[in-house]
Amino acid sequence: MCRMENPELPKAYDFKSTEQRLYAWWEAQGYFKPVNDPRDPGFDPSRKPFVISIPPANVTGELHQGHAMFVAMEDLMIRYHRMKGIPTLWVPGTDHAGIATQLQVEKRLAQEGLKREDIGREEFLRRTWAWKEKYGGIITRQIRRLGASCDWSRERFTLDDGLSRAVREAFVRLYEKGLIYRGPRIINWSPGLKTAVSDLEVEYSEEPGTLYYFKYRLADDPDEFIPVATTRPETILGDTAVAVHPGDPRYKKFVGRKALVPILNRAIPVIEDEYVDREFGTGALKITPAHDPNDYQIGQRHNLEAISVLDETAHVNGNGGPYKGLDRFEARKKLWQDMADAGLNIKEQPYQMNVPRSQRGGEIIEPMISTQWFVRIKPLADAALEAVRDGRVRIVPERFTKVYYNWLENIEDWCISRQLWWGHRIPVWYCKDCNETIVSRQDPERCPRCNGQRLEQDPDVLDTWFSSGLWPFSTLGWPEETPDYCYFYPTSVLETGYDILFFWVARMIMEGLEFTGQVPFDTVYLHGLIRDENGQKMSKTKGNVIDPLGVMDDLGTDALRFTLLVGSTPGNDMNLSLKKVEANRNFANKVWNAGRFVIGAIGSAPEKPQSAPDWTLADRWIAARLEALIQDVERLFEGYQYGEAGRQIYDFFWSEFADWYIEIAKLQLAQGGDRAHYTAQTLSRTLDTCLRLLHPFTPFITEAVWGHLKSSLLDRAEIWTPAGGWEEALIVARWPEPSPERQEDAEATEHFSEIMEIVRAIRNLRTEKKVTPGKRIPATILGGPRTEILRQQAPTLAALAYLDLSGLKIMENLAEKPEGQTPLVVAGVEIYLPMEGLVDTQAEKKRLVKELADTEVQISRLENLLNGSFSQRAPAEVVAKERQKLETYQETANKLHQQLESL
RNA sequence: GGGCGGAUAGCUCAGUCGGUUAGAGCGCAUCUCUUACACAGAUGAGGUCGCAGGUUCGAGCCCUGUUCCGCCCA
Repeated sequence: MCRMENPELPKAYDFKSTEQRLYAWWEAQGYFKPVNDPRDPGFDPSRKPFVISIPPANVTGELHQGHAMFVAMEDLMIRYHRMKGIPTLWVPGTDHAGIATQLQVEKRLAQEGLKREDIGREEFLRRTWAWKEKYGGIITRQIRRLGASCDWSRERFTLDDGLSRAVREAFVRLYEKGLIYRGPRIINWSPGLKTAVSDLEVEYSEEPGTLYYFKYRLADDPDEFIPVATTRPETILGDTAVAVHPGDPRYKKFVGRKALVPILNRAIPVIEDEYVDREFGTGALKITPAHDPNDYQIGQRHNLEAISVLDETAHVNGNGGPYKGLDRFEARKKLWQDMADAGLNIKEQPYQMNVPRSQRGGEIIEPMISTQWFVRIKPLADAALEAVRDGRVRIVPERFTKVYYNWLENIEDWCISRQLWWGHRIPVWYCKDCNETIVSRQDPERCPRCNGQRLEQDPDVLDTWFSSGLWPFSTLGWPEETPDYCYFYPTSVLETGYDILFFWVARMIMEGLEFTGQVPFDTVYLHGLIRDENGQKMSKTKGNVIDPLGVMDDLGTDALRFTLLVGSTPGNDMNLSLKKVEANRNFANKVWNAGRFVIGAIGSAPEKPQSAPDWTLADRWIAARLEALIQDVERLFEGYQYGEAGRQIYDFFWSEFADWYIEIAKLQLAQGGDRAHYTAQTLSRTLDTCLRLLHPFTPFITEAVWGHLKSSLLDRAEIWTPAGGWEEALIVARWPEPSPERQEDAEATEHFSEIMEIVRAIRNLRTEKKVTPGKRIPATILGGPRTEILRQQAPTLAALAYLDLSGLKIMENLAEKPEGQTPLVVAGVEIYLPMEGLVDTQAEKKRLVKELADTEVQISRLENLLNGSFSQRAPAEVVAKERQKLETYQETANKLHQQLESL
């Protein structure tokens, strides 16, 4: 046989030398740009594009597995659609991540002993932009390393001029429609960051605390009191009522009277409200409208005063009397002590409380009354609900629609102002002369009412998510009706983690409908979170972070991507371990080596055939299996079952193509002539198709191998060229389509399965009898009705089962069974193998008896099945299949009987 | 309190028209340096599919109940 080695291709796949080179090449060739670009001449607006907006990463952030996951997923979808010839656009970009970025810069300042107030807003922003310039490229470079085929020429950043314009437009429109208002309201306040945060940015954690019981004395009778329990005594300073349940006989007599706030001795009313839980604590509730959201509601109902007792750093303010200046926790301690001294305390009891903590940094959030900007969200939410209900937006997996409904149905107005400096400044100015509020798309120079020039802009910036919500259309040029916006909007799929369904996805749908009148995408695909191999959340403090960059360095990008894609199911969390990535690195190596083999085979086979193809059983089998694979993958992709599709390709490639077909191909190639020619063709066609199917999963290795395959075939005869010719690169190569004209070759599949069974049975017996693979042994096979096929497959059988071909006798039957040989029955075929030394008749008998027993179990099982109502009720196809099985078992049983007799 | 997800081999997980002997990777055992690949090949051991009922000719999959773990919302 000719040389199979290909000196240019190393034995192991070297991803390091490949990935960067290929990525640079793809990008330079412009493959990431859409075909049918509205910016190009000859643009056809009637072609429907496939578009994804990338979830914008924090501009100064660093890559984590969440990024790796969404990039892998979205790149898969993008590459798939691109290969289908659809105009495909993936818009990349980053967001300014207000709080996170500002914190980084403040941390830097702190090292110089400075606070942001020390250097002023302008200087602070200058430094933050400098920070962004310095670190802003890191995350996008890392996203490139993952192989992301997004159109970098369309990259956007939320603070770009265009996107800033979009934010202003959105704000002003909402304001003009009366959907934005400013006012004092209870909000979540972050004392450390000194800003308001939205409801979503607060997490509640169960923590051990104390329930403090104390006396609320009545103003008109110092001997009477209402027992009250609270977890936060310091808020007593801001109490403006004591509430009891209307139906509670214990406290009926107090209602309508006044109680005295401990220490401060302020007289407050005792009120009735259904909200009070009679079972909780003492059944009487202190009401602090300024520092508790539920109390705030009650306060609204009863027209109670809201007294703020904490300032923006959560220290007691002037309303706290003697406690002024104390931190909230010090105040708690001191007040409780003073109350004890005054004889007001009843008891303390350990209590599991729900502590609101900042999603960022974890400090305890303080509910406070503060003047902020809000979006009146109900109308937007209703529209967003409707869009999913009527199917204009589909959420995958479907179960998340319920979560989506539930959130939007119970939504509260959205606090959008932040007391930060880094972000989109609220486009509102106040006239210092006449107090006019000016809301404007352009910076105003004069007050439109009094013509005064003393204007001051609102100091606050907008929640980063306010701008992210505009992302799918602001990145395409909105509010301008740009060619990109007109063609690519609405986008197709929004792919992201389910953890930001509310933060981002719902808000995009709301804002998209409000501003563009259209849903921003028709499908939402949600992936799960990546955890460590024990299902723990990855975190730096736990030290269980698997850094994607390290993984790519060690095992390759393809291995990481394939692991994330194939190891996860939609919407479910996935546990990542390096073991899995390693296994997939091995798969990449398998692909590489199979490629090397195929390319070598092509080189050794005759370029042109002498006559029409005469396909072998193996050729027909692999072609049938490949066709089935193409169809399965298509079906799975359509159902967003990317993981399952990947597994199927993996299994086909490794367990069928590499383990069986390639092994047989070696024999067929050795025959030379047309056989070798057509075998090489089947090899190259199968490899080519697999590489195409695999490319969205593992873009680098497939592009690399495909490139080698192509160059080995390019200067060959026409017959080697795939239908439609060679594309420039795999990334833009045609996606394999199912071919309906291809007959389902059930016969080949069935016959080949029998061959596999026979081979396995012989190998099994050999291993059992400790016959090493190096030792060729003769065999006698009695094929019955399968004799003809078995004769054709004799060389295959011999090679795969390590038989001595010259000693392999295949006949229909034999009156005299071979003496002293080990008998074997599989798929109704009898096999006799001469084993080393003397045959242990007793042992053989035992083995045969056991096999016969197993077979008879199956026979009676199937007989029972077929005699029951199964054969009437089940579909004929299914019944036929079982009947066929029964026949084979019966054949096997007969043969086993004969063998037992002859022993 | 409401909702959702998970529970399948020692470990991590697939199994999306219900089809009758439940799969993979890793790990384990035995063997093999057979020129595509030791990042490999061959063979094997290993599972009452959380539990209890039900529907069905047939249930890991559908229905009801239940236990444990996790998440989201309040």
